[in-house]
Amino acid sequence: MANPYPAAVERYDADAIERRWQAVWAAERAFETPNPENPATDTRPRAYVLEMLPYPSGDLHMGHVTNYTMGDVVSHFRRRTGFQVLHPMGYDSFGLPAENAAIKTGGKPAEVTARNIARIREQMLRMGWSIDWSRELSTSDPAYYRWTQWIFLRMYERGLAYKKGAAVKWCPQDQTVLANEQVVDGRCERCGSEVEARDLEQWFLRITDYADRLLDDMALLEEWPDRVLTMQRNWIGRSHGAEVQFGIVGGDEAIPVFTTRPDTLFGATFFVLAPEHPMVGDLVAGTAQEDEAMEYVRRRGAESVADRMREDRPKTGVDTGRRVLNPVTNEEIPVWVSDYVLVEYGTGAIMAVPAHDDRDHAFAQAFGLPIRQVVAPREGAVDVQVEAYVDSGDDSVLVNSGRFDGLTVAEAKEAIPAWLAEDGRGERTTAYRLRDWLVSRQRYWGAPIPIVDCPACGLVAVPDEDLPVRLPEIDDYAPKGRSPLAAAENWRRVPCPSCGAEALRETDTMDTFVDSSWYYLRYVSALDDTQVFDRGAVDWWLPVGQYIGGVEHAILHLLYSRFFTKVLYDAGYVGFQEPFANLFTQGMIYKDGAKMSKSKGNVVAPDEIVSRFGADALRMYVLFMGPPDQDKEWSDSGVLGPARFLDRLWKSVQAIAETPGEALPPAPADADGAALDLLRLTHRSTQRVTEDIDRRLQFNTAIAATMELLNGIEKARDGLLGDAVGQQALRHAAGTLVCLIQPFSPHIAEELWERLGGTRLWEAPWPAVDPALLVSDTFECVVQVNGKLRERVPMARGLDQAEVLAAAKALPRIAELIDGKAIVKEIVVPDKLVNIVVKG
RNA sequence: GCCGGAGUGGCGGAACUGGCAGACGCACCGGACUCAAAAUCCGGCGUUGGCGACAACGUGCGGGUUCGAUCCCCGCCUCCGGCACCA
Repeated sequence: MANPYPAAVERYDADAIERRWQAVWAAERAFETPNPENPATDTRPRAYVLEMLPYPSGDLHMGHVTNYTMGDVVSHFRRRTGFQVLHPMGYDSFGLPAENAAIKTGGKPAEVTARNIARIREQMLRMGWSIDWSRELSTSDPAYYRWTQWIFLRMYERGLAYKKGAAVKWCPQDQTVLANEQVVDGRCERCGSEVEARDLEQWFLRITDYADRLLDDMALLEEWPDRVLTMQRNWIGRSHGAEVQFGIVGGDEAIPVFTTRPDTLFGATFFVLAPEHPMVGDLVAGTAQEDEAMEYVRRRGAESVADRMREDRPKTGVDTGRRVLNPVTNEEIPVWVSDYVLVEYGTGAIMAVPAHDDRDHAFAQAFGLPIRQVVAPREGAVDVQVEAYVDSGDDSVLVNSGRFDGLTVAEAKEAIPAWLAEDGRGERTTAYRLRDWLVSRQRYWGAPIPIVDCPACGLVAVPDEDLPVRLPEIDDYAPKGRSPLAAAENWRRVPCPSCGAEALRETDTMDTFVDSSWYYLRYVSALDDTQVFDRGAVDWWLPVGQYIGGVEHAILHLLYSRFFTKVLYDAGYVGFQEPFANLFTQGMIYKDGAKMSKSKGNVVAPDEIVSRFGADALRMYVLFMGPPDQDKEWSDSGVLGPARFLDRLWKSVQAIAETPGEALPPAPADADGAALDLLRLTHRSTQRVTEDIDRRLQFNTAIAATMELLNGIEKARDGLLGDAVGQQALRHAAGTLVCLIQPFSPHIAEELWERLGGTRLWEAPWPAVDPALLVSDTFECVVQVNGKLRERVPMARGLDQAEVLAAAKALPRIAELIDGKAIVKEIVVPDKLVNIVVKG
């Protein structure tokens, strides 16, 4: 690849300076923050700043660099504005890549993982992030997964973890089942293989019990991005409606359906079961349609998940020949089987109202079924034979619906279920798109599920004191359709914890998303081997004050973590219901218009940039590229901007450091002219940087403000070096600038601070803004005529409107423009602008 | 189809509450330094017209509100992300 950088850039010695300060920070344990001794009475301000923990895949990539640098800026800023800061780091180290690498190279997943962690940790240290390394954790460490298992058992006790047979999604490539959340467009989110449906006994977590709270508590998440909340809302998919019973003609049973449109019940002209509906077999048994119907069911079952999810597939189906009774019209309507009804949603059966549902309409047209209108617009007419009429509000009324005729749709949605409920024909209910979370995996490198299967007692929890259930040492990690743990016979055979008889361990391991659903709690007590975490400390630090990570985790990780926190709250282990008070989702970094990836060959390695320009320049550039929440395009030449800035900073501050004085002397009170201008610029810049970090997380504009300050210092420098006041003003400006860039580029800031005469900038207070230096006594008044900018003129602040207007009209150019014309209106915005509206 | 976000110079972007559009940086152009180049420093840089002061136009498109709109409202277009046979 061609070198995109100039051959000889004049540089300060970034490598030496950065390594020097990294050694100082490590030696002084600069960023370790102990838990409070008395959390109950400790009122110190605190900030838990957390970035999503990395999967240690080997090399740090630009996404990590951006993510952790953003968190680091916030951490430094909080530390220097008087907060106790918790800023830990760990590794999401269970998972398939390490296992697959071990299979390929013949090593052990634990060894591969240890190597990768060592490597990524070294790269993190080289970036100079201010992490409390004393709290470092790995989810694959038995000291950690012991507590993952412990939490699983708490869920099991509460009935929130259960095992059942179900049609599940199976990835043939990875040889394991997947959670619904891990299937994207019918494919495995990890490897892209088309997933298959399989009937298997699997472990689930009952996240659906929390669907309402996961939705309703979003009100507490004011500082979360809308898009993330929307994605979670869509994913949970709560629909209010009614469950209605349809009695089988010639039988005693009824089949329930779920509908969001009980108002259209009078228009239900047929009935449809999902092919997998458990009653299909019984219904058709012995009828003329039995063979045809069962053949249809078999064919659907053989289809891939991806095929069934294909959009715009034509409607297919079979008439069972059986009939059910429409509970409001008492008409007999035919029961069909069709794959446009999904077994896993609602009740797996629907009432079909072709006049008012597009899908039912298409089905009715394909099979010549009757279409009956029961809703009409208040004004005008629609032809439901041609197209379904869908309106669910107040603009339509019921027709052909007996005593409900004339009600609005909204009214009928209340009235009809209430009427049905009187004699048990139906009731109001709610349906969700969310399914329970399938957590068992048929792979080796994960936390073993701490359950023993006893022939006498059934499923028995491993006692807490026997945790962790450690992964056994085995030779063959290759997936074979069952967990590799099943081959570890000696490990697997254990006495039943309950009765002592010979029993077998569960051999599936947990989804790695279980590991990462609670790690933010463990940092509080990372080294504690007596409890999962300390209740007092966890309530002191959490909820996380600022969580930062990629939007790709909007549903999986963030929803699961919210679920875990609520479960732990209910069980009395934590005192808060939401884990992350503020969430910030960073944009992705692209190169040549595409996501960086090895296969595309467009990866820019952080290492290369660090060795060429230093960690400080890279840190600054990833933040300077653009708004932190938006996607950004990497530019090889763009990184030169911050690199040059740091070079100029180095030279300028060194020159000023040669004058006598403190690292950050107060602003000289008797400054005027250029010195006063510089002081004002300094305080304006401080104000902007402070607000941009604190209030807006707008690091790109904060950095721009520091660049403007340096430009101002360089312009003023030669003129101010001559006298004492000028030198003090320069030192004040330079010291402030070094303070302001410290969160972004801490190494060079520390070095320059020392050369200016300071020590330990990371502990120095954040520079204060002097309000008196934010304003000057004059301002540049903008003068408009008819809204068009015509003049700019300096004016004293605080003049009254008449004075400002008179001054504006006295300007020769303005006088000329309004001469001989009628003044229609005059607007004066105090200390800002004048607009004179004329006519003629 | 539904939901969310975005559209500003050659490029990344700024303009925070309706008040100077283009901060800051990249690229580019000119100059200084140099035997020369790189680096560095100084200057220029939305488009069109003008030697120039300046003028007209300009924030995806079309309307509207307003003294004044990148910002608010209505109607479109395009792009990105999520959900989607969810009854």
